[in-house]
Amino acid sequence: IVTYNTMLHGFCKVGRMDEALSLLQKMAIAGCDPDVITYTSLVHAFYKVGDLGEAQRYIQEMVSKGCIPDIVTYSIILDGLAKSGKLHEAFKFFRAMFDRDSLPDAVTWSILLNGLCKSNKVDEAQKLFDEMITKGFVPDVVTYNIMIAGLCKSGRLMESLQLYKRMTLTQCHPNAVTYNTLLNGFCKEGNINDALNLVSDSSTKHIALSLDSVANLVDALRKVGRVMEADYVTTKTAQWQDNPE
RNA sequence: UGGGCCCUU
Repeated sequence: IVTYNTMLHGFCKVGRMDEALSLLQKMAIAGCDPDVITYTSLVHAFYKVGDLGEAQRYIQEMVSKGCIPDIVTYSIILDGLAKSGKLHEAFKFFRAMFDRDSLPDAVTWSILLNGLCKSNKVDEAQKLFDEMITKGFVPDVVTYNIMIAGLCKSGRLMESLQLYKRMTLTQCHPNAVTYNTLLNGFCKEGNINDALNLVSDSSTKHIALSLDSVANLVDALRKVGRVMEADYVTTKTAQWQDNPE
């Protein structure tokens, strides 16, 4: 079953759903019953290619065969709902999880927070984030990244910086996505000095920034005539790429 | 062996 699931996931990952489904047939012929992971992979892949109908179909097939969806399955369903504009439905589903067997985990919370942030509902996202903490769930780096991105997107740069600082005080360390998010947000708003501070933070922590984000910042610097700093950042980041330590 | 974040416009 592990071998089949690994292969199936391989097909799903590259969107070759026809081949994934024929593998599902082969499993049946071989007498190998699909399990929760098989179905969850399929559902995820169908959501990703935008085929909500097929996703729904395999959720039903899973349940009808007595295969119990778990927290991963639920999270994928929630993400599918949130990303297809059905936030309200996603929340109903989410709230129902508390009354059922499976509690959400950090990923589940993050999916909903992301849905709110992407719909420009950062205030609601902040409330949900507070609720998450009040209820004793622990945000991870992705949860923080989502909130930081939401705050940046609505131009609330100082609040995003505060959250960044808050996360550095916890056991949750910023990663490359954290810095890319902040850098892009700050450059977009023209706050180049804070962006530069973040670059030096990231180098202190030995975190390699994405080339896109660096190019973005260098562009912003050149546009306001700070050519020497632009060159300096270019040189420095090139060095970190070659010799990260 | 399966789930969430930046960039992928």
